[in-house]
Amino acid sequence: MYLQVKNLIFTFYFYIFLFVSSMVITKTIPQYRRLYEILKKHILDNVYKEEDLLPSENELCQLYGMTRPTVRQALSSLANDGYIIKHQGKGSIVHHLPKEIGILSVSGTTSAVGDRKLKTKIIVKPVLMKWPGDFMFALTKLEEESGCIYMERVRFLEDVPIFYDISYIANINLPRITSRQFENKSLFRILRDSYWIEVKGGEQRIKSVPATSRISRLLKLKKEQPVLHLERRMETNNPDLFLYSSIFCNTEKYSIFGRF
Amino acid sequence: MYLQVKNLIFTFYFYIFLFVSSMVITKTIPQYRRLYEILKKHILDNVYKEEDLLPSENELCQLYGMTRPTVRQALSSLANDGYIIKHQGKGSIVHHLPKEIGILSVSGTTSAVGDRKLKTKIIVKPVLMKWPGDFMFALTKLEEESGCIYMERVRFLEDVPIFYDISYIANINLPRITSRQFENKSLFRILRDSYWIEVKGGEQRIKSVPATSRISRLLKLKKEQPVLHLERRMETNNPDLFLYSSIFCNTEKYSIFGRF
DNA sequence: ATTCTTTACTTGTAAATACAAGTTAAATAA
DNA sequence: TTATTTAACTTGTATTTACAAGTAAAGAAT
Repeated sequence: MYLQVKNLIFTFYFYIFLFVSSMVITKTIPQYRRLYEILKKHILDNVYKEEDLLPSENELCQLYGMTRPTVRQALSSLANDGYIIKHQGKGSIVHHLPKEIGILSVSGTTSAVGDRKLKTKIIVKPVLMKWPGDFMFALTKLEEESGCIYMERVRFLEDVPIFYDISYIANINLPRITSRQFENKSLFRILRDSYWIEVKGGEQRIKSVPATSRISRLLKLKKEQPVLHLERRMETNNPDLFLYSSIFCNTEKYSIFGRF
Repeated sequence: MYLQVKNLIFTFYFYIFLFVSSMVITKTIPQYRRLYEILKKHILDNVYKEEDLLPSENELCQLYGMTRPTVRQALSSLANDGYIIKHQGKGSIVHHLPKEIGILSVSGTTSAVGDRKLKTKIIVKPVLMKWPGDFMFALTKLEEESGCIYMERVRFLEDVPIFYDISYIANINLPRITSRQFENKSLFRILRDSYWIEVKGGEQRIKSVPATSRISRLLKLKKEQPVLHLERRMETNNPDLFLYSSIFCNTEKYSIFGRF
């Protein structure tokens, strides 16, 4: 009996520990991930310039105290995301990607274009509602039951409206999200900072469609003018949670840029 | 003197050996690559069905006589290309992607859609010419000097014209390519089988534009109807050689599908 | 001086090993 | 029976070691 109580107490404290360590203490980031973030930042900050050679794998090992497989894992992620191009016998060449609108990159619009130029205007504030009847993607039962958080935004690039963005998020573990400010902060940043949700990838369908009257009004276009229509489904670190966007984009002046 | 002659003869045979082994004998394919191709084929052939679990990493090790790092390298490529989704503690789930037109995938249109449905019609046969004055991408000096091979094709999906594809290839080490048959075989397959050129990735710009009269005629659309315009630059295993495409796409019935 | 070879350095592939961490189902306790 | 724990899986991270293969520059032979 005594043992059981002790066990219970232990279990109790153990779960407290788990809870605390998952919520407050920094989740231990893998080494290769840390190196990936460091190098990516250096590339974006122009510490390593276009066409530059990155330090060799062995040098990176020494610099950051890792072994070669770990370093290679970081480099392979960078190569996958298009930040470097590897050449056997030569080295890793910095590629310094999207000067154009990189909406196809994984981090969402804001981080790709750079916060300075991009302004956001809320058309419909986040509201909790039922999913639309003929939603563009198939939903899980859990998503269907949870309802969705809906919002509409228009994004301006140098004061010209470029994106009309309709977002849907399943209402799973997102307390008080409808009362947050979305004007200036990126949706993705709020999700990451306040809810520990990271977008990991996803799929999309792309079409070319004529602007409806609503779209032409919001994006200041002539009616029937061609706009790009993207339907995106984004996967997150929470395997049950997906983000959905229907984006209409004026590509007259800017193109959508991406790697494959 | 005798030694030198002997050396010369040795060198001669050595280069012959290199030549032969690189041209005829199967280039040794890495094990992880072999496994990648096998699993990919099985997924595409529905041996492993959607939502199925792949054999575990340890089982694959035994099945194919490899070690876990090698197997993991293959699986990580598959995950990167969207054929599986890995879940820690669970396994690798088959994702079975593009039911729609997977032109955004790396292997080119034909392999993604499946050869059976896709037909190709040559509009302009491959010709050697100078690069256009205002080409859509910046060219290297070598490319500029080599001139380009130009061709135009229209691709039909279930007998409906969907793609109008303008291709440019730098004329670097591609003997007799203009005299080949492109009607049925994929351009990518010819490049791979006859010239050992593999497309490894690339970048693209996407726009929504109104159909010009030429495009509307070729794709059987109304004039000014919105079409998708892709400008692609594809990197190959030859670091000096790039393939370029300007693709106009009717997305009324089909969407362009991709992962990110 | 020029050409060729060697050498040193780069990334690529592969094995063997160890432990961490997430998932699932069987075994165990109440 | 029901709830909990345990054990047996799964993938994730990391080290160590070895050699293959491509690149480029220093060095040697002509």
